[in-house]
Amino acid sequence: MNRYREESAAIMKIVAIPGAVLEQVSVDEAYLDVSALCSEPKPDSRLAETLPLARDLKQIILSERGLTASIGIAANKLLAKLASDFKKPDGLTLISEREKVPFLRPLSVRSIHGVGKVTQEVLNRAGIETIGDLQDYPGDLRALVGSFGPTLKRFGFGEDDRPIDSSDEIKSISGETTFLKDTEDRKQLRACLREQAQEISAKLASKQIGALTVQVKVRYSDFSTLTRQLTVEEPIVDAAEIYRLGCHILARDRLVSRPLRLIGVGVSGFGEAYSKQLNLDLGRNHK
DNA sequence: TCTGGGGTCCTAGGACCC
DNA sequence: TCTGGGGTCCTAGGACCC
Repeated sequence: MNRYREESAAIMKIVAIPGAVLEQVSVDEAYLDVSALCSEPKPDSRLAETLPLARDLKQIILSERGLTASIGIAANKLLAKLASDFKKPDGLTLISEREKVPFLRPLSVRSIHGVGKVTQEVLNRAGIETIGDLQDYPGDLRALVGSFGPTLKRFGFGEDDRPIDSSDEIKSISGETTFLKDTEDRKQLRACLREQAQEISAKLASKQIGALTVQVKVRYSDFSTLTRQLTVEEPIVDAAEIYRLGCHILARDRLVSRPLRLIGVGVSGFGEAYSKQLNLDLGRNHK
């Protein structure tokens, strides 16, 4: 897995061209906003203008890392993602503004970002199977998918105003373990929790942040899953403290009442305000 | 598919305060 | 003592993504 991360970092370095804004979505996916590098005035001309750059990136990734890459070019994230998925693993697809609506029509609603299994079923039941059906749907989508309705409608026409988010701010850190065999052995569970707490603590320390909330997750033999959390006043960084609160939550809510399939612990509630204080604490500890 | 791991966002209820 | 209404925080669950 580390090997994977190193490769990812190397490729992101290639993709992070000056003047462009990069949003890394996962180890193997990123959005690149190159609009600042374009000079053509018309939208579709601007998209076409980026084709040589996309070809260069694919070529460099192949020659320097020995890997193929799929690239999608479009006016927004929704379409760029669909374009890159269109031909894998070595594709280069451009969806122009002029062609986006017909391009979308035959695709399944499932291919839209934010439409998973559940939402797809809801839409299917209303007779909406393709994005074309979605475009033609006369009713109010809010009745089907709640507040996602208006956004879904706009997605259906290839409109998406989600910004590129280049910040690397994180909201939560967690770890979890699924056992080969369900267990309620306290010693094994504690050992597991302790290890997870250590990994989380290391990440917190490396980012110089502290967490105000600790969350424990358990899953039982029947796959039912529970989460319980606790918020404290002082930011936490120490593995021992994460572990202690994790154990406290387990006991408080009697979560180990039957064998566990999975146990996990996570932290959230980070803030700028805590980092300064933490720096002081860390400085003192290191003396 | 008998179901891994690490995330984000949304919703809804309840506590609490004014 | 009962009662409103709004705002915020905490909590839990679920849908979704990669």
